[in-house]
Amino acid sequence: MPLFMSKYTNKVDRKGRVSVPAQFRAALPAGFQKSIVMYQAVNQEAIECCDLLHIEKVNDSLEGFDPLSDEQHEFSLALMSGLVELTFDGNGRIIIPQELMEYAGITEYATFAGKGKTFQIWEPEAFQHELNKARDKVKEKRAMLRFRQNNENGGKGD
Amino acid sequence: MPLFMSKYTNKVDRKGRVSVPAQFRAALPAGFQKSIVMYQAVNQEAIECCDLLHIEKVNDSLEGFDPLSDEQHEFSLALMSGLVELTFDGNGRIIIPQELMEYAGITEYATFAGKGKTFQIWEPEAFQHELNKARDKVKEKRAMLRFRQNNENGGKGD
DNA sequence: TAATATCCCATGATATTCCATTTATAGAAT
DNA sequence: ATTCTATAAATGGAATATCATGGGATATTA
Repeated sequence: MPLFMSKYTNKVDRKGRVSVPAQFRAALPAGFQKSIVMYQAVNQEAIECCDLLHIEKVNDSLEGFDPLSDEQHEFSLALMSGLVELTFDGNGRIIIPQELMEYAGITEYATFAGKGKTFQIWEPEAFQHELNKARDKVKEKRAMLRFRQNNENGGKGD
Repeated sequence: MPLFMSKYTNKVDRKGRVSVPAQFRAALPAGFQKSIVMYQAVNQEAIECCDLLHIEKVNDSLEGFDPLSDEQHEFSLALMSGLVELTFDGNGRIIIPQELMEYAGITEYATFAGKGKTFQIWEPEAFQHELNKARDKVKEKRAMLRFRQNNENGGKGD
């Protein structure tokens, strides 16, 4: 299972093109390496990205609810209508739509940050701030994570 | 399960390459011997290293959180974006990213120190200092342990 | 026919691969 | 123990490949 990890900061050229880090392209599932899907991150001024397979799975799980409640209809509409699929050019670059660029405040450089099954694109300084914030919170709650891990592995006695 | 133990100091050549000790490479789990994953150690000026399998487990446990919660997003971003996966060249060497080299203060030589399930990479002198500190703490604790044992047996006069 | 997007190729920087040499390690023989 | 020998590991450098980036040319479309 390939994961998106690390962070890379790439230049947005004057035509609006950015290279998606080769590592991230390589981490896309087989058969889904031609494009990525992106949308506005919730509660963060960043662009959330994943592969098309991931979206298909999310959609399947939404349709699993039968019948769909009004809420679920609204939710899936809001989610799916906000998605953009971008295919790479021959050199692994994409052109991020203006709306998303503005949402994330990206101009000259874009920071690609791994999140496991997804990754995000940030304006570099904004990312640094977010990272500091997030790290503080992680330090606070690290104990909780350790507790869960120990429970999964260690508690398996019987 | 093989463990990372002992310590080795290797040279960083002018291209930034360092050999990962053969013993450490051999201790990587089967199927995960092509690379290691590293990140800034918390509360220490050192690089923390483990195998990719270890990371996949951590990521799985992260996904255990509510996928829509702010917490889950912050955790994954903070942890995963800070990771770097490095694959070995034909001779078992890696190139440590500049940012991590600077964080640990490594220039000419790097000390690999086993920690059991993980290992660390230090600037040699910094490691020596850390080791002295750690040994002092062990002494303290051992004294405390002896004290307890004596207290438990003590009344019985063996 | 502007304006925009796509394709193609060039380039410098960096990373990877490959091979040669040196150094360290382990075991056998003295 | 000490020396010798065979093997493995670490180190160095040159050749090669990959990647991010830039720009021109071609296609699309409004």
